[in-house]
Amino acid sequence: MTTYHHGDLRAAVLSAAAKMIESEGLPGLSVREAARRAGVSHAAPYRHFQRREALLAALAADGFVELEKVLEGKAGRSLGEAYVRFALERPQRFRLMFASRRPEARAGYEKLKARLAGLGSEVEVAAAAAWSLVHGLALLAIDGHLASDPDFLKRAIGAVRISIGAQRSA
Amino acid sequence: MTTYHHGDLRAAVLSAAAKMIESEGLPGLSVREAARRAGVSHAAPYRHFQRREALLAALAADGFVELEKVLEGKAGRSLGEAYVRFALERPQRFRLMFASRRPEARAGYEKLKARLAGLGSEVEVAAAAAWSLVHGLALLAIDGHLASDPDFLKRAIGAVRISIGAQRSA
DNA sequence: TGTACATCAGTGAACGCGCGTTCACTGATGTAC
DNA sequence: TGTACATCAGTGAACGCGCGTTCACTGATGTAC
Repeated sequence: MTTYHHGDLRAAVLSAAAKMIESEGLPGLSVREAARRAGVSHAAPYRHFQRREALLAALAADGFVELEKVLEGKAGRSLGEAYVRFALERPQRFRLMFASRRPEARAGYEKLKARLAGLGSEVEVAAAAAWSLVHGLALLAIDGHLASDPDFLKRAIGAVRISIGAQRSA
Repeated sequence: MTTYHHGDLRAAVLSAAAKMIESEGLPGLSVREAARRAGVSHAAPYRHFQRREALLAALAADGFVELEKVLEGKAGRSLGEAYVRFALERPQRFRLMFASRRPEARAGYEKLKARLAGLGSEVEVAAAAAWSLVHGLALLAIDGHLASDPDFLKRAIGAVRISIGAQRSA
């Protein structure tokens, strides 16, 4: 019986899982290996997560919380840059966040969506375009199809204007 | 011994695999099940693909060929729209194409990259922005974070102007 | 046209593997008196 | 402060599973003469 203070094993498993998903990808993330890395038996995580999926959902939910922190107080292009930077720092987690359909991650996701409306304008189409730009930039850079140095990404974001009819916004 | 004409089993396995990846995702695509669906024994595909990875690479390579066909003769915004449409029609394959690092898919990928330069302008940064826009749009729509009706996507693409300094391009 | 033979696509048994999940258990910790 | 007991986090054996891959084989097809 390894000793963990209250709630610590949950955190240790999550942290191990976060590392695993980055180094091995989603299919390489197993409950058993996460337990091993947290130094407990393979069944111990089931005390904290009903099933593998629940672990993934927790990982996604945490991701949204972290992203929220990163975006806090930012707007417009600098928000966009922070978004891309976040994705590049934890690419697999970023992917998981948007693939997960579980309710645990829902709240964080909705919060993000609301915040991103401010990226473009109050008009839905413009917001979608702005989000798409930074999301696509993030994923192409993650996969190595684009340069991922901050300056290049900044210039790419800076090159874009989003317009609604004749108006222009961020 | 099921009867297939020369080269047909290869095609049948690929086609089964293509369906599986869309319905079950990448981890749900197994050589054994693809063989089953093609109506042959689980070991038969190994006549045509050295290993599972080789099957995936072939799937990606085929994807680039199909994408090339779809984009042929198009440019600017209508090329962007076709790109997004392609992704929405075979989302998992689309993902696989950009995740694969195998040489088999390399040629198709390079061709795509060259073609996409024409989406923005000859300036690298503008091309990256344009590609990111359509790529992000595709993935957000795939995952259901954005509306995916053609009109909405068209308007989102249409709302964007990409500028280099004072100039403007597609 | 007929026979002998090589080729090679597909078979099915077998291997070893790691996984998710369950379950009866142990032993540490905290509470009640 | 000391004892009795409940709680519950973590253990380790066990389950069944599907997988990737190998291998000796079979049997159909095509070529050479």
